[in-house]
Amino acid sequence: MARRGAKTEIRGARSGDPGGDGGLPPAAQAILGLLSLSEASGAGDGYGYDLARQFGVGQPLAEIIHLEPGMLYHHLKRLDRAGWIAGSLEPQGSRPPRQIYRITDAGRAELRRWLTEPVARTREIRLEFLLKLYFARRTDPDLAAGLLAEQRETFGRLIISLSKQRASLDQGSAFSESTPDGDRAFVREVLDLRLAQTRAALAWLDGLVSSGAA
Amino acid sequence: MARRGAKTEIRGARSGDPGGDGGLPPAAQAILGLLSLSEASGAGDGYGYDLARQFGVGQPLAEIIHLEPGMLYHHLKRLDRAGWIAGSLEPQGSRPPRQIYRITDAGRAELRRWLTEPVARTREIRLEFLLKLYFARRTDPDLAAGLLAEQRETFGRLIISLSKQRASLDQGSAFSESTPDGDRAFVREVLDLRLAQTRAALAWLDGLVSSGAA
DNA sequence: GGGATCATGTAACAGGTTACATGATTCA
DNA sequence: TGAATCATGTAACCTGTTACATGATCCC
Repeated sequence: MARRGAKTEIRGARSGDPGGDGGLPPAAQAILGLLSLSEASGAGDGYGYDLARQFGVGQPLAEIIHLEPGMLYHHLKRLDRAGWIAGSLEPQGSRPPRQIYRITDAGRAELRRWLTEPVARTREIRLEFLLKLYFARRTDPDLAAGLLAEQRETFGRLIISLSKQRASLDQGSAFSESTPDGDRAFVREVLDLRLAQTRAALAWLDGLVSSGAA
Repeated sequence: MARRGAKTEIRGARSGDPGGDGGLPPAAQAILGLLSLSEASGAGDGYGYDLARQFGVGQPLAEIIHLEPGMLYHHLKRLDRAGWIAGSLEPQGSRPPRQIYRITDAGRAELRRWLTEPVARTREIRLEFLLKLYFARRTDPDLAAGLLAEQRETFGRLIISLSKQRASLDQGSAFSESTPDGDRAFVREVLDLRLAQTRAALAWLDGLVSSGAA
Protein backbone atom coordinates (compact mmCIF):
# COMPACT_ATOMS: atom_id res chain seq x y z
CA MET A 1 0.00 0.00 0.00
CA ALA A 2 2.89 2.30 -0.61
CA ARG A 3 2.03 3.87 -3.91
CA ARG A 4 5.17 2.73 -5.74
CA GLY A 5 5.66 3.97 -9.27
CA ALA A 6 2.28 5.59 -9.39
CA LYS A 7 1.18 7.85 -12.19
CA THR A 8 0.95 10.99 -10.11
CA GLU A 9 0.84 13.27 -13.12
CA ILE A 10 -2.85 14.00 -12.96
CA ARG A 11 -3.02 16.90 -10.59
CA GLY A 12 -5.83 19.20 -11.68
CA ALA A 13 -9.33 19.07 -10.31
CA ARG A 14 -8.74 20.88 -7.00
CA SER A 15 -9.24 18.51 -4.12
CA GLY A 16 -10.35 19.50 -0.63
CA ASP A 17 -12.74 22.10 -1.88
CA PRO A 18 -15.39 23.01 0.69
CA GLY A 19 -16.82 25.84 -1.38
CA GLY A 20 -18.07 23.40 -3.95
CA ASP A 21 -18.14 25.65 -7.02
CA GLY A 22 -14.56 24.84 -7.88
CA GLY A 23 -13.41 28.40 -7.24
CA LEU A 24 -11.38 30.16 -4.60
CA PRO A 25 -12.23 29.85 -0.91
CA PRO A 26 -14.41 32.70 0.42
CA ALA A 27 -11.55 34.29 2.38
CA ALA A 28 -9.45 34.59 -0.78
CA GLN A 29 -12.36 36.14 -2.66
CA ALA A 30 -12.75 38.66 0.15
CA ILE A 31 -9.08 39.62 -0.15
CA LEU A 32 -9.53 40.01 -3.89
CA GLY A 33 -12.57 42.20 -3.23
CA LEU A 34 -10.70 44.43 -0.77
CA LEU A 35 -7.81 44.92 -3.20
CA SER A 36 -10.30 45.81 -5.93
CA LEU A 37 -12.04 48.37 -3.71
CA SER A 38 -8.76 49.89 -2.52
CA GLU A 39 -7.84 50.62 -6.13
CA ALA A 40 -11.26 51.98 -7.05
CA SER A 41 -11.99 54.11 -3.99
CA GLY A 42 -8.58 54.53 -2.40
CA ALA A 43 -9.60 52.82 0.84
CA GLY A 44 -6.73 50.64 2.00
CA ASP A 45 -3.18 50.31 0.78
CA GLY A 46 -2.98 46.70 -0.39
CA TYR A 47 -0.44 45.11 1.93
CA GLY A 48 -0.86 42.32 4.48
CA TYR A 49 -0.92 44.25 7.71
CA ASP A 50 -3.39 46.79 6.37
CA LEU A 51 -5.70 44.05 5.07
CA ALA A 52 -5.50 42.37 8.47
CA ARG A 53 -6.88 45.57 10.03
CA GLN A 54 -9.88 45.46 7.69
CA PHE A 55 -10.66 41.95 8.96
CA GLY A 56 -10.14 43.03 12.59
CA VAL A 57 -12.66 43.55 15.38
CA GLY A 58 -15.01 46.48 14.91
CA GLN A 59 -14.90 46.20 11.13
CA PRO A 60 -18.01 44.97 9.29
CA LEU A 61 -16.16 42.06 7.64
CA ALA A 62 -15.32 40.67 11.07
CA GLU A 63 -19.06 40.08 11.59
CA ILE A 64 -19.10 37.43 8.87
CA ILE A 65 -15.58 36.02 8.51
CA HIS A 66 -12.61 35.47 10.76
CA LEU A 67 -9.21 35.60 9.12
CA GLU A 68 -6.05 35.14 11.17
CA PRO A 69 -2.84 36.75 9.92
CA GLY A 70 -1.34 33.36 9.11
CA MET A 71 -4.14 32.47 6.70
CA LEU A 72 -4.20 35.98 5.27
CA TYR A 73 -0.55 35.82 4.18
CA HIS A 74 -1.11 32.26 2.95
CA HIS A 75 -3.96 33.41 0.68
CA LEU A 76 -1.95 36.40 -0.59
CA LYS A 77 0.83 34.05 -1.72
CA ARG A 78 -1.63 31.72 -3.45
CA LEU A 79 -3.45 34.57 -5.18
CA ASP A 80 -0.10 35.88 -6.37
CA ARG A 81 0.97 32.46 -7.71
CA ALA A 82 -2.40 32.11 -9.47
CA GLY A 83 -1.94 35.48 -11.17
CA TRP A 84 -5.02 37.15 -9.65
CA ILE A 85 -2.85 39.69 -7.83
CA ALA A 86 0.70 40.99 -8.33
CA GLY A 87 3.03 41.89 -5.47
CA SER A 88 5.92 44.34 -5.35
CA LEU A 89 8.26 44.99 -2.46
CA GLU A 90 8.26 48.63 -1.38
CA PRO A 91 10.86 49.85 1.15
CA GLN A 92 9.57 52.11 3.91
CA GLY A 93 12.75 53.80 5.06
CA SER A 94 12.94 53.08 8.78
CA ARG A 95 9.90 50.75 8.92
CA PRO A 96 10.09 47.17 7.62
CA PRO A 97 9.38 46.97 3.84
CA ARG A 98 5.89 46.16 2.63
CA GLN A 99 4.72 43.65 0.02
CA ILE A 100 2.19 45.78 -1.87
CA TYR A 101 -0.38 43.77 -3.84
CA ARG A 102 -2.48 45.02 -6.74
CA ILE A 103 -5.32 43.15 -8.41
CA THR A 104 -4.63 42.12 -12.01
CA ASP A 105 -7.04 42.13 -14.97
CA ALA A 106 -7.44 38.37 -14.55
CA GLY A 107 -8.18 38.96 -10.87
CA ARG A 108 -10.85 41.54 -11.67
CA ALA A 109 -12.48 39.08 -14.09
CA GLU A 110 -12.43 36.32 -11.47
CA LEU A 111 -13.93 38.65 -8.87
CA ARG A 112 -16.69 39.71 -11.23
CA ARG A 113 -17.49 36.08 -12.08
CA TRP A 114 -17.76 35.30 -8.37
CA LEU A 115 -19.96 38.34 -7.69
CA THR A 116 -22.34 37.25 -10.45
CA GLU A 117 -22.96 33.69 -9.25
CA PRO A 118 -25.43 32.95 -6.45
CA VAL A 119 -24.61 30.27 -3.88
CA ALA A 120 -26.12 26.83 -4.43
CA ARG A 121 -26.62 25.65 -0.87
CA THR A 122 -28.61 27.25 1.94
CA ARG A 123 -25.78 26.95 4.44
CA GLU A 124 -23.56 29.05 2.18
CA ILE A 125 -25.71 32.14 2.67
CA ARG A 126 -24.17 32.96 6.04
CA LEU A 127 -20.60 33.31 4.86
CA GLU A 128 -20.23 33.29 1.11
CA PHE A 129 -23.41 35.09 0.05
CA LEU A 130 -22.97 37.84 2.66
CA LEU A 131 -19.45 38.44 1.34
CA LYS A 132 -20.70 38.60 -2.24
CA LEU A 133 -23.43 41.05 -1.24
CA TYR A 134 -20.97 43.25 0.65
CA PHE A 135 -18.55 43.55 -2.27
CA ALA A 136 -21.19 43.66 -5.02
CA ARG A 137 -22.85 46.70 -3.41
CA ARG A 138 -19.56 48.51 -3.02
CA THR A 139 -18.56 47.69 -6.60
CA ASP A 140 -21.74 48.37 -8.58
CA PRO A 141 -25.42 48.63 -7.53
CA ASP A 142 -26.55 46.80 -10.68
CA LEU A 143 -24.24 43.90 -9.87
CA ALA A 144 -25.80 43.68 -6.39
CA ALA A 145 -29.33 43.80 -7.80
CA GLY A 146 -28.51 41.02 -10.27
CA LEU A 147 -26.93 38.87 -7.56
CA LEU A 148 -29.98 39.29 -5.33
CA ALA A 149 -32.33 38.32 -8.17
CA GLU A 150 -30.27 35.24 -9.08
CA GLN A 151 -30.07 34.16 -5.45
CA ARG A 152 -33.83 34.43 -4.98
CA GLU A 153 -34.42 32.31 -8.08
CA THR A 154 -31.89 29.71 -6.95
CA PHE A 155 -33.48 29.35 -3.52
CA GLY A 156 -36.97 29.35 -5.06
CA ARG A 157 -35.96 26.37 -7.23
CA LEU A 158 -34.36 24.69 -4.22
CA ILE A 159 -37.59 24.99 -2.23
CA ILE A 160 -39.54 23.38 -5.06
CA SER A 161 -37.02 20.55 -5.29
CA LEU A 162 -37.10 19.92 -1.53
CA SER A 163 -40.91 19.99 -1.52
CA LYS A 164 -41.00 17.38 -4.27
CA GLN A 165 -38.60 15.16 -2.36
CA ARG A 166 -40.76 15.45 0.71
CA ALA A 167 -43.92 14.61 -1.23
CA SER A 168 -42.33 11.60 -2.91
CA LEU A 169 -41.27 10.31 0.51
CA ASP A 170 -44.92 9.87 1.44
CA GLN A 171 -45.53 7.99 -1.80
CA GLY A 172 -42.58 5.77 -1.00
CA SER A 173 -40.69 6.06 -4.26
CA ALA A 174 -37.37 6.86 -2.64
CA PHE A 175 -36.19 4.69 0.26
CA SER A 176 -37.30 1.20 -0.61
CA GLU A 177 -40.31 -0.45 0.99
CA SER A 178 -38.13 -2.12 3.60
CA THR A 179 -37.09 1.18 5.19
CA PRO A 180 -38.29 1.27 8.83
CA ASP A 181 -40.99 3.80 9.72
CA GLY A 182 -38.73 5.60 12.18
CA ASP A 183 -36.09 6.15 9.49
CA ARG A 184 -38.69 7.42 7.05
CA ALA A 185 -40.10 9.88 9.57
CA PHE A 186 -36.58 11.06 10.33
CA VAL A 187 -35.79 11.78 6.69
CA ARG A 188 -39.04 13.74 6.49
CA GLU A 189 -37.94 15.84 9.47
CA VAL A 190 -34.54 16.46 7.89
CA LEU A 191 -36.26 17.75 4.75
CA ASP A 192 -38.58 19.91 6.85
CA LEU A 193 -35.59 21.52 8.54
CA ARG A 194 -33.93 22.24 5.21
CA LEU A 195 -37.15 23.70 3.88
CA ALA A 196 -37.57 25.90 6.95
CA GLN A 197 -33.99 27.21 6.70
CA THR A 198 -34.23 27.87 2.97
CA ARG A 199 -37.61 29.59 3.29
CA ALA A 200 -36.24 31.81 6.06
CA ALA A 201 -33.27 32.74 3.87
CA LEU A 202 -35.54 33.52 0.93
CA ALA A 203 -37.81 35.67 3.10
CA TRP A 204 -34.73 37.58 4.27
CA LEU A 205 -33.68 38.12 0.64
CA ASP A 206 -37.19 39.37 -0.19
CA GLY A 207 -36.91 41.80 2.72
CA LEU A 208 -33.65 43.18 1.32
CA VAL A 209 -35.26 43.79 -2.04
CA SER A 210 -38.45 45.41 -0.74
CA SER A 211 -36.50 47.69 1.58
CA GLY A 212 -34.80 48.96 -1.55
CA ALA A 213 -31.33 47.97 -0.42
CA ALA A 214 -30.10 46.93 -3.83
CA MET B 1 11.80 32.92 11.44
CA ALA B 2 12.87 29.38 12.06
CA ARG B 3 11.56 28.58 15.52
CA ARG B 4 14.94 27.85 17.08
CA GLY B 5 15.02 26.65 20.67
CA ALA B 6 11.32 27.15 21.21
CA LYS B 7 9.45 25.91 24.25
CA THR B 8 7.21 23.48 22.42
CA GLU B 9 6.18 21.66 25.57
CA ILE B 10 2.69 23.11 25.81
CA ARG B 11 0.68 20.82 23.63
CA GLY B 12 -2.78 20.41 25.12
CA ALA B 13 -5.79 22.47 24.14
CA ARG B 14 -6.81 20.68 20.91
CA SER B 15 -6.23 22.96 17.96
CA GLY B 16 -8.11 22.89 14.67
CA ASP B 17 -11.44 22.12 16.27
CA PRO B 18 -14.36 23.04 14.03
CA GLY B 19 -16.96 21.52 16.33
CA GLY B 20 -16.25 24.11 18.94
CA ASP B 21 -17.25 22.21 22.07
CA GLY B 22 -13.83 20.65 22.43
CA GLY B 23 -15.11 17.14 21.81
CA LEU B 24 -14.94 14.64 18.97
CA PRO B 25 -15.89 15.61 15.42
CA PRO B 26 -19.49 14.75 14.49
CA ALA B 27 -18.46 11.87 12.23
CA ALA B 28 -16.60 10.18 15.09
CA GLN B 29 -19.59 10.63 17.40
CA ALA B 30 -21.81 9.01 14.76
CA ILE B 31 -19.48 6.00 14.59
CA LEU B 32 -19.60 5.77 18.37
CA GLY B 33 -23.38 5.94 18.19
CA LEU B 34 -23.61 3.16 15.59
CA LEU B 35 -21.33 0.89 17.61
CA SER B 36 -23.47 1.54 20.68
CA LEU B 37 -26.68 0.70 18.82
CA SER B 38 -25.20 -2.42 17.23
CA GLU B 39 -24.46 -3.78 20.72
CA ALA B 40 -27.85 -2.80 22.13
CA SER B 41 -30.10 -3.90 19.28
CA GLY B 42 -27.91 -6.21 17.24
CA ALA B 43 -28.06 -4.06 14.11
CA GLY B 44 -24.65 -4.02 12.50
CA ASP B 45 -21.50 -5.99 13.19
CA GLY B 46 -19.00 -3.33 14.21
CA TYR B 47 -16.34 -3.46 11.50
CA GLY B 48 -15.30 -0.86 8.97
CA TYR B 49 -16.91 -2.15 5.83
CA ASP B 50 -20.23 -2.75 7.57
CA LEU B 51 -20.20 0.74 9.11
CA ALA B 52 -19.47 2.16 5.65
CA ARG B 53 -22.68 0.55 4.41
CA GLN B 54 -24.67 2.30 7.14
CA PHE B 55 -23.31 5.63 5.87
CA GLY B 56 -24.02 4.66 2.25
CA VAL B 57 -26.71 5.91 -0.15
CA GLY B 58 -30.25 4.98 0.74
CA GLN B 59 -29.49 4.94 4.46
CA PRO B 60 -30.94 7.70 6.66
CA LEU B 61 -27.52 8.79 7.93
CA ALA B 62 -26.45 9.57 4.36
CA GLU B 63 -29.10 12.33 4.35
CA ILE B 64 -27.16 14.30 6.95
CA ILE B 65 -23.49 13.27 6.79
CA HIS B 66 -21.10 12.04 4.12
CA LEU B 67 -18.32 9.79 5.31
CA GLU B 68 -15.80 8.37 2.85
CA PRO B 69 -14.10 5.07 3.70
CA GLY B 70 -10.78 6.83 4.19
CA MET B 71 -12.10 9.06 6.95
CA LEU B 72 -14.12 6.23 8.46
CA TYR B 73 -11.02 4.08 9.02
CA HIS B 74 -9.16 7.15 10.23
CA HIS B 75 -11.78 7.86 12.90
CA LEU B 76 -11.88 4.21 13.96
CA LYS B 77 -8.13 4.30 14.66
CA ARG B 78 -8.41 7.54 16.61
CA LEU B 79 -11.37 6.29 18.67
CA ASP B 80 -9.38 3.15 19.43
CA ARG B 81 -6.30 5.12 20.51
CA ALA B 82 -8.51 7.35 22.69
CA GLY B 83 -9.98 4.30 24.41
CA TRP B 84 -13.59 4.94 23.40
CA ILE B 85 -13.69 1.72 21.36
CA ALA B 86 -11.64 -1.52 21.40
CA GLY B 87 -10.74 -3.46 18.28
CA SER B 88 -10.00 -7.16 17.83
CA LEU B 89 -8.90 -8.92 14.65
CA GLU B 90 -11.25 -11.73 13.64
CA PRO B 91 -10.24 -14.06 10.81
CA GLN B 92 -12.93 -14.90 8.25
CA GLY B 93 -11.59 -18.04 6.60
CA SER B 94 -11.46 -17.29 2.88
CA ARG B 95 -12.42 -13.60 3.19
CA PRO B 96 -9.98 -10.98 4.46
CA PRO B 97 -9.97 -10.72 8.28
CA ARG B 98 -12.09 -8.06 9.97
CA GLN B 99 -11.16 -5.56 12.67
CA ILE B 100 -14.22 -5.83 14.93
CA TYR B 101 -14.75 -2.80 17.18
CA ARG B 102 -16.79 -2.65 20.37
CA ILE B 103 -17.66 0.45 22.37
CA THR B 104 -16.02 0.66 25.82
CA ASP B 105 -17.54 1.95 29.07
CA ALA B 106 -15.61 5.19 28.59
CA GLY B 107 -17.01 5.40 25.06
CA ARG B 108 -20.56 4.94 26.29
CA ALA B 109 -20.02 7.75 28.83
CA GLU B 110 -18.63 10.04 26.13
CA LEU B 111 -21.55 9.27 23.83
CA ARG B 112 -24.06 9.99 26.61
CA ARG B 113 -22.34 13.29 27.42
CA TRP B 114 -22.55 14.29 23.74
CA LEU B 115 -26.22 13.25 23.48
CA THR B 116 -27.06 15.43 26.49
CA GLU B 117 -25.53 18.68 25.24
CA PRO B 118 -27.37 20.92 22.77
CA VAL B 119 -25.43 22.69 20.01
CA ALA B 120 -24.44 26.31 20.60
CA ARG B 121 -24.57 27.72 17.07
CA THR B 122 -27.46 27.80 14.64
CA ARG B 123 -25.39 26.43 11.77
CA GLU B 124 -24.64 23.29 13.82
CA ILE B 125 -28.28 22.19 13.75
CA ARG B 126 -28.02 20.77 10.25
CA LEU B 127 -25.29 18.27 10.95
CA GLU B 128 -24.50 17.87 14.61
CA PHE B 129 -27.94 18.33 16.15
CA LEU B 130 -29.61 16.02 13.63
CA LEU B 131 -27.05 13.33 14.48
CA LYS B 132 -27.67 13.79 18.19
CA LEU B 133 -31.43 13.55 17.67
CA TYR B 134 -31.08 10.42 15.54
CA PHE B 135 -29.01 8.55 18.12
CA ALA B 136 -30.77 9.93 21.20
CA ARG B 137 -34.14 8.62 19.96
CA ARG B 138 -32.74 5.20 19.22
CA THR B 139 -30.98 5.08 22.58
CA ASP B 140 -33.62 6.37 25.00
CA PRO B 141 -36.79 8.47 24.46
CA ASP B 142 -36.15 10.45 27.67
CA LEU B 143 -32.69 11.36 26.43
CA ALA B 144 -34.21 12.68 23.19
CA ALA B 145 -36.85 14.67 25.06
CA GLY B 146 -34.20 16.23 27.28
CA LEU B 147 -32.01 17.10 24.31
CA LEU B 148 -34.94 18.76 22.53
CA ALA B 149 -35.82 20.82 25.61
CA GLU B 150 -32.21 21.96 26.10
CA GLN B 151 -31.86 22.86 22.44
CA ARG B 152 -35.02 24.97 22.49
CA GLU B 153 -33.80 26.86 25.54
CA THR B 154 -30.38 27.43 23.98
CA PHE B 155 -31.83 28.84 20.78
CA GLY B 156 -34.36 30.91 22.76
CA ARG B 157 -31.49 32.56 24.64
CA LEU B 158 -29.59 33.05 21.38
CA ILE B 159 -32.55 34.87 19.85
CA ILE B 160 -32.74 37.22 22.84
CA SER B 161 -29.01 37.91 22.59
CA LEU B 162 -29.17 38.62 18.86
CA SER B 163 -32.21 40.89 19.34
CA LYS B 164 -30.33 42.90 21.96
CA GLN B 165 -27.34 43.29 19.65
CA ARG B 166 -29.63 44.52 16.90
CA ALA B 167 -31.34 47.02 19.19
CA SER B 168 -28.02 48.36 20.51
CA LEU B 169 -26.88 48.91 16.91
CA ASP B 170 -29.61 51.49 16.44
CA GLN B 171 -28.51 53.23 19.64
CA GLY B 172 -24.97 53.24 18.33
CA SER B 173 -23.19 51.77 21.33
CA ALA B 174 -21.28 49.19 19.31
CA PHE B 175 -19.45 50.29 16.15
CA SER B 176 -18.12 53.70 17.01
CA GLU B 177 -19.67 56.91 15.73
CA SER B 178 -17.29 57.01 12.79
CA THR B 179 -18.68 53.82 11.23
CA PRO B 180 -20.15 54.60 7.79
CA ASP B 181 -23.93 54.28 7.39
CA GLY B 182 -23.57 51.56 4.76
CA ASP B 183 -21.48 49.43 7.10
CA ARG B 184 -23.94 49.90 9.92
CA ALA B 185 -26.88 48.91 7.73
CA PHE B 186 -24.95 45.85 6.59
CA VAL B 187 -24.28 44.66 10.13
CA ARG B 188 -28.00 45.09 10.84
CA GLU B 189 -28.81 42.86 7.86
CA VAL B 190 -26.32 40.24 9.02
CA LEU B 191 -28.02 40.14 12.41
CA ASP B 192 -31.43 39.93 10.74
CA LEU B 193 -30.30 36.90 8.73
CA ARG B 194 -28.99 35.16 11.86
CA LEU B 195 -32.23 35.92 13.68
CA ALA B 196 -34.30 34.57 10.79
CA GLN B 197 -32.28 31.34 10.62
CA THR B 198 -32.36 30.79 14.37
CA ARG B 199 -36.09 31.50 14.60
CA ALA B 200 -36.74 29.03 11.76
CA ALA B 201 -34.71 26.39 13.58
CA LEU B 202 -36.57 27.02 16.84
CA ALA B 203 -39.94 26.81 15.06
CA TRP B 204 -38.86 23.48 13.59
CA LEU B 205 -37.90 22.23 17.06
CA ASP B 206 -41.29 23.35 18.39
CA GLY B 207 -42.93 21.39 15.58
CA LEU B 208 -41.05 18.24 16.59
CA VAL B 209 -42.24 18.59 20.17
CA SER B 210 -45.87 19.32 19.37
CA SER B 211 -46.08 16.42 16.91
CA GLY B 212 -45.10 14.22 19.83
CA ALA B 213 -41.93 12.97 18.22
CA ALA B 214 -39.89 12.87 21.39
C1' DG C 1 13.64 51.33 29.82
C1' DG C 2 9.67 48.69 28.25
C1' DG C 3 5.41 47.62 26.15
C1' DA C 4 2.43 48.52 22.04
C1' DT C 5 2.49 48.78 17.26
C1' DC C 6 4.35 47.83 12.65
C1' DA C 7 5.17 44.09 9.31
C1' DT C 8 5.73 39.39 7.55
C1' DG C 9 5.72 35.21 8.12
C1' DT C 10 6.65 29.68 9.88
C1' DA C 11 5.55 25.34 12.64
C1' DA C 12 2.66 21.98 14.31
C1' DC C 13 -1.48 20.14 14.33
C1' DA C 14 -6.41 18.97 13.15
C1' DG C 15 -10.23 17.85 10.07
C1' DG C 16 -11.64 16.86 5.36
C1' DT C 17 -11.69 15.29 0.09
C1' DT C 18 -10.37 12.57 -3.83
C1' DA C 19 -7.87 9.22 -5.77
C1' DC C 20 -5.45 5.18 -5.53
C1' DA C 21 -3.32 0.53 -3.62
C1' DT C 22 -3.96 -4.33 -2.54
C1' DG C 23 -5.67 -8.81 -3.10
C1' DA C 24 -9.10 -12.24 -2.63
C1' DT C 25 -13.71 -14.13 -4.06
C1' DT C 26 -18.28 -14.33 -5.95
C1' DC C 27 -21.22 -14.17 -9.86
C1' DA C 28 -23.05 -13.19 -14.53
C1' DT D 1 -13.15 -13.78 -18.34
C1' DG D 2 -13.97 -9.91 -16.20
C1' DA D 3 -16.73 -6.89 -13.32
C1' DA D 4 -18.62 -6.24 -8.78
C1' DT D 5 -18.11 -6.99 -4.07
C1' DC D 6 -15.45 -7.68 0.18
C1' DA D 7 -12.15 -5.41 3.33
C1' DT D 8 -8.65 -2.16 4.86
C1' DG D 9 -6.19 1.28 4.28
C1' DT D 10 -2.36 5.27 2.26
C1' DA D 11 -0.95 9.57 -0.37
C1' DA D 12 -1.43 14.07 -1.61
C1' DC D 13 -3.71 17.84 -1.20
C1' DC D 14 -6.70 21.41 0.94
C1' DT D 15 -8.62 24.72 4.73
C1' DG D 16 -8.20 26.22 9.17
C1' DT D 17 -6.41 27.28 14.31
C1' DT D 18 -3.02 28.46 17.75
C1' DA D 19 1.27 29.65 18.87
C1' DC D 20 5.62 31.43 18.02
C1' DA D 21 9.74 33.97 15.46
C1' DT D 22 11.96 38.28 14.11
C1' DG D 23 13.31 42.89 14.53
C1' DA D 24 12.48 47.61 14.13
C1' DT D 25 10.36 51.94 15.97
C1' DC D 26 7.07 54.84 18.44
C1' DC D 27 5.44 56.58 22.71
C1' DC D 28 4.89 56.85 27.71
